[in-house]
Amino acid sequence: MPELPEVETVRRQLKKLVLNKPIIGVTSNYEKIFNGNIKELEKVLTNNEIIDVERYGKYLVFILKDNHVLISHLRMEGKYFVKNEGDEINKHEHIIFHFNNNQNLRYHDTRKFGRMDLRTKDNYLKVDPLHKLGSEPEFMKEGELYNLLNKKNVFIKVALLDQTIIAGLGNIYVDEVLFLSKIHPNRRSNEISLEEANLITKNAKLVLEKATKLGGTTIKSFSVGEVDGLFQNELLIHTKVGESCPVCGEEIVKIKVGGRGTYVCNNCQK
DNA sequence: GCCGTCACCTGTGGGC
DNA sequence: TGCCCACAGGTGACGG
Repeated sequence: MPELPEVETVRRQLKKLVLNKPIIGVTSNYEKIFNGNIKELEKVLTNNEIIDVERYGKYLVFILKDNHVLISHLRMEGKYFVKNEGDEINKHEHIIFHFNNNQNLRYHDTRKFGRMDLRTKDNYLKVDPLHKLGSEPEFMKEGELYNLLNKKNVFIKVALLDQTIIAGLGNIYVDEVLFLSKIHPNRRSNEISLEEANLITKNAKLVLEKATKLGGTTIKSFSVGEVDGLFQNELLIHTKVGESCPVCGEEIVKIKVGGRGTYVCNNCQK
């Protein structure tokens, strides 16, 4: 589901709702969400507190009061809700953090794709899964993307979805970035010029910034509580099959690239 | 080691 | 209406 702007929106909401509240227990009804023994998660979190929430690419990181961090990836449909103890448990609420104030933080995931990892503060950025992450567009240096794209021979769309190359983009924003950059998603990554790579970086930064300001994109839903993003109103190409290209008027078509639904203007994007 | 495909899950919407 | 199939905002495993 969520790409960088959505995860950032969730992070900001969580920071308002869950910091510095003693956790008195954790319950789970689908243990595969946690990579490891759920008993260990329960043991570490009990009598602990979340003191900060960070984000790296699409990963959320709960910084705990002791020496641990809990890394959470929402994948396609993960969501967090804060509810009261005793509120009915939805069948898609898989991990529940019980606070001592009668509130819960509940991890909800319809498709059960999301994953959590426990790491320690001394090295969590240097080990799996965060150590492989590429730079976010905001922090990319001139020429950095070009050098990485040149080492690969895949569709440019596939390369931009690869979080080890560039962190934060997903299917929606890659379509938007390639449209703004006038680059066809079927181009090979190692045929992208330095100028084009820099343009992609610049547009990725712009799109992510704007989407984050608007609270992300809500096509189906994502939320902490019921916060919806507004960027879907700003989409230029993604989901617009059959509509006219906002630049040239040509019909927008939907194709498959790397198995992903991809929206493209064949006239503008070369 | 690189690249393409499929599996992981459940829900929804379109076509018949 | 009901059934079946394709598809959904992500990633990792596997095989060629």
